[in-house]
Amino acid sequence: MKENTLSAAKELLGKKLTTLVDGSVTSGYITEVEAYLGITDKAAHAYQGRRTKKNDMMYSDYGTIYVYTMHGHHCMNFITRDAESPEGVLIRAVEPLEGIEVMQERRGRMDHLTDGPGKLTKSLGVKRELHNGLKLNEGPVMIEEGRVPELILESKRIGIDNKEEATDYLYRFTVKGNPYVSKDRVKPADSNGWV
DNA sequence: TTAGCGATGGTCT
DNA sequence: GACCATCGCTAAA
Repeated sequence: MKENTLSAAKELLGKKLTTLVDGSVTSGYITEVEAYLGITDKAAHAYQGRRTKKNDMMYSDYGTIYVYTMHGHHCMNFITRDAESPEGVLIRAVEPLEGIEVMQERRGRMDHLTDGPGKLTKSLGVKRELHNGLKLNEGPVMIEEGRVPELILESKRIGIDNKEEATDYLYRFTVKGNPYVSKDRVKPADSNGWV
């Protein structure tokens, strides 16, 4: 299955993401994602076809989970294309739904459980050694229909400051009015931005 | 409310 | 030894 990565990123907003780790189920609705367009995107790990042990999973098939570590945190991506086009979508934030007590235990705090790429992986129990290279819906990580965003905002990607023209690409998508996003929080809507 | 900055650890050169 | 698609505390306004 081929996909346009930017479309795939927007379609992921509102999807219900569920993990089963250590016997505990945790889930949330996706509220923030970023697209990385591989070979032509200077901010992407696979820019110009760059391929290393770390980013090898980007060259895998649609629906593959790519987990990498950064500053001691784990970040989770969903691969959207294939070996010819190493593109993917970074999951940056979710709205907690099930297993909130487990998330609080894993995080060691009561709030800000999933409003950042490193935070949500810790709350959901996602680890590189456990999940890198697995397929969605064929293991402990599942995606299903969830809610529908009332309005999707486009903005610059976070942490991309020195990548020339790629710095200004509007490849970050958030649910307007949802408080569970990593930056640029606006006044929360009554419905958290869902229809 | 925002800006600055140190801790952090695995991968890459 | 350098590089980072981060986090969370602190200080200042």
